[in-house]
Amino acid sequence: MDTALDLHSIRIVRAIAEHGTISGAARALGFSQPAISQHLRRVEGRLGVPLVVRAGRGVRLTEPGQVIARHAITITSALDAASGDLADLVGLASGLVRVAAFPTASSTVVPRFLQAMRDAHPGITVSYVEAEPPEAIGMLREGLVDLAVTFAYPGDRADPHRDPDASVETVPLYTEPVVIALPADHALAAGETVELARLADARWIAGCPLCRGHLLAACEAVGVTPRIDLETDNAIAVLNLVGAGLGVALLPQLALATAPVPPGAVVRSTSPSSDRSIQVIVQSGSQRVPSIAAALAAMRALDGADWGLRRS
Amino acid sequence: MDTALDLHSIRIVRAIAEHGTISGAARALGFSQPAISQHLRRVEGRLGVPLVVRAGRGVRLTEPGQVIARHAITITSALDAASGDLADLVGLASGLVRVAAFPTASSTVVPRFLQAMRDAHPGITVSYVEAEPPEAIGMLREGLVDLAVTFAYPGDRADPHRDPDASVETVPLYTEPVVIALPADHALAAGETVELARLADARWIAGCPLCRGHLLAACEAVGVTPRIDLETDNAIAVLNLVGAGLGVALLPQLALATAPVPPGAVVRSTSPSSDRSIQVIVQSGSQRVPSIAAALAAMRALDGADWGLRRS
DNA sequence: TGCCCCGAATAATCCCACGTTATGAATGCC
DNA sequence: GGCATTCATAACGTGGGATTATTCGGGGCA
Repeated sequence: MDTALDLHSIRIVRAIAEHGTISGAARALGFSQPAISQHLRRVEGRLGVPLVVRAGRGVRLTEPGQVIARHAITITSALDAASGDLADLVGLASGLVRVAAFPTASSTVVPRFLQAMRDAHPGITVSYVEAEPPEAIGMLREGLVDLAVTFAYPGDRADPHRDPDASVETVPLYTEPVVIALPADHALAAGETVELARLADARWIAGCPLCRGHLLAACEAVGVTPRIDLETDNAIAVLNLVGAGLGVALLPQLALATAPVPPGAVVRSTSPSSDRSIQVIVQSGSQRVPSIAAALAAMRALDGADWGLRRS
Repeated sequence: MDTALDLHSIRIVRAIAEHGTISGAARALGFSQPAISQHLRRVEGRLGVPLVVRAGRGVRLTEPGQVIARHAITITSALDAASGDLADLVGLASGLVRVAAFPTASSTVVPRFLQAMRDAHPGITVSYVEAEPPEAIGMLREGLVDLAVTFAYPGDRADPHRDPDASVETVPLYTEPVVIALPADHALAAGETVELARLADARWIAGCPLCRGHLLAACEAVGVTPRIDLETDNAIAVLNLVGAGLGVALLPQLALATAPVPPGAVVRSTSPSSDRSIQVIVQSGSQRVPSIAAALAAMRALDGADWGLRRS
């Protein structure tokens, strides 16, 4: 009784109700006539009730058959609605993509991405939340977002790159240079590049926790222990603090696109140079969801050269 | 896309949405875990879209999966409604049986049948139309009725008995004696039985066409050609005509249950005696429909002894 | 951090449901 | 009474879908 009524049987009964003949139903459904006959017999056997009786040349539905035929319209239309919604999804006519990205991207990469998505796939809605990489990855793992745009410094332990975690996959987007901001009147501001090793005595202004970690690692690599006086994840504040002569700071290139460099500060490249990577992380397997694939493609198609980003 | 979404898949997605795990869904549906996993993979292959992604210990629905799960409630409830109606039908909790019977049965066998059906199966509705045997059989063949209660005289050409017609089946109910009514003052009214051969000069009153045919055949068998003066299919009229001394008539026994024998008439058996058979005819195969089977059983259980009917 | 348990994926295998073609029987039409 | 149409049956092949056994990955807990 449970599995007795399947969709195929319902479609068959419906077709018979419309055509009044098994052969006609078979033609309409694209099957051979014996296929329908046999299937009917099987279903009748499962149900314990005949659905059709021969009536002269053709066939006539019994009362149970008529009952099924009556319900068939409801059932098939409900199913058509489902497969219609599904078709919209695979055809990119609808869908929802939830994106998280780190703060600096909010005012640069993300708006351009949202615009590209709206232009290319108007039916797809994109939701966006701002989150630092660790939080963004956490939300991804919890299924709260579909795409997490993150950055990672080389050697970062929390970098999903090096963790062979099969549950998420990383797609590299850009390589972002890390530059140094220092007061315009600083002794090393004159050159094109600044050697970190020569900043053993500098007062440092640190950014977000990850950036601070990179600062420590970069200094350690050249045998220096930075003295960190100030700490803020606000890039504009960092630049202004530097401009006020309160210290030096490592800044990701993208920060410069969000805030003007104040008159009292200059930006230089470092030696040894360092980059961080910008990437988008997705749940394994979800790339095959059309809307997510479209979003991923849109992100990879973004050009960030005007912000100083290099494709990676 | 057409056959991609079947009921099983929908149930599976629904179960996964509820349990959050494939194993749980498998247990709930009574399958092994690999069965669900593989079925999902097949459906995803057909759809071209993943429905689930692994999420830590369990699994999470993708957006397409959620869409299916949303529609699943509608679809399965529509289907449950259908199988509920079907279950009512097989459980005799509902149903419709359409019956046709010949006029004399309308006031005898049919009321008793209707009462028996109402007592035994209150949920089944029975519709009834009165029709002479040929018309009743015609309605049966056209699918307008499910049961046709008919009578047949021996040798009747239109009797479905002798016609090896596979489209209908005949179930015998009773053997009904045919008696003769004659004026009380008739010369032959004195004896217990009346020899037809001695009625060569009688004025006959004929009944319905079939009865008239039987009259002719019965007389012919004894070498007599009846003179038919009057003709009516109204049994009461026939009896009163006889009572008025206007002629003699062959009458089926059941007619006497519908009309009192007037003082001026008497009823006798005939020699040679003749019977007609009362039977119910159904479309081949429809006996397996529960409501029709129940009606058929109720008819066969009817006792007609008080009307002078013998089981056959 | 390492161990252990639970759930998912894969592999190998089996079988019945369901499709096909070929053919026969019954019915309505000309 | 032939002819066309339709359903039923037979024989057969394929694959969907189930099973068990096993491996892999991830989370929870000491």
